Amino acid sequence: MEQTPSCRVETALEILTGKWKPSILLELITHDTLRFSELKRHLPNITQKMLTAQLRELELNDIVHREIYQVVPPRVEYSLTDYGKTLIPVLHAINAWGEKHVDHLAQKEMLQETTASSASDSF
Amino acid sequence: MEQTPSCRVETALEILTGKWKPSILLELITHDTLRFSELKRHLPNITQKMLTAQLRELELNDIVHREIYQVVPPRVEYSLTDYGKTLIPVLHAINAWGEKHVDHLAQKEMLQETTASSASDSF
DNA sequence: TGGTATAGTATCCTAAACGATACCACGAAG
DNA sequence: CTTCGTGGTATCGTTTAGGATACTATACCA
Repeated sequence: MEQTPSCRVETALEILTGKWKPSILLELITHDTLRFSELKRHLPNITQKMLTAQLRELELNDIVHREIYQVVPPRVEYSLTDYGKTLIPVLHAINAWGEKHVDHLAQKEMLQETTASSASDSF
Repeated sequence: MEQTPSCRVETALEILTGKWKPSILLELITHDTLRFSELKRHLPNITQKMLTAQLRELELNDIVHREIYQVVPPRVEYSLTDYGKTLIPVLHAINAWGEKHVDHLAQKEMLQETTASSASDSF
């Protein structure tokens, strides 16, 4: 990384950021293939507009595949592309650090409480 | 990751996202310690307000350390905390994927151009 | 004839991120 | 007595992300 600008990090983060993208990716990782309505059911608070928008961005970046069945009512299935699956280890790394971070914050809070209580002890 | 919700990914991404945070982290990784004004010189397009804001957020999350020297004119030095350094391998992973992604996009474009030219050949 | 389900669009609005610019305190140097 | 450099704040405006809501096409089913 030393000789490359940070823009590769930013390139990757552009694909991952977006309020719903990690959740969508997780769903597709664990369920393999999901219809639009199934995704929506798994993500109770997302609006249709956002789900469409985030899926379109992921599709543009070749992360997810969109399979349309010409039936009525419509049936559209989403899944990770092979290329999209190369993101999985990266997501694991990010997730693992996130877990460590939650622990770290908890430790910091404990320290503060200890300090606070010991401070109140001395008063 | 299968049993944990994607929120740990989101937790981690919250710390990394922000228009300037990857660049700031890269500077601190490669230069170890930098004054406020040095950081600003390395990041020509950042405003003072944004640099301050992003550094404060990183400091709150215990990623960077802020050392104030009580002199005039002021001297403030920023560096990664030991904990902040645990982000380095994660950043490397993200960066490596970002590099692959740039290649991937280039290949897709080449394919499209080939398709386009072969299509124009057949006309 | 009218209701239902699916996978969307279209329109409008709010909130948050980001940016431009001006201002400040302080002591040292001239 | 003024100017300079540093590391900031404060204020305002713009731009972008996200959200709420309403609307659509279509075939099937009753």
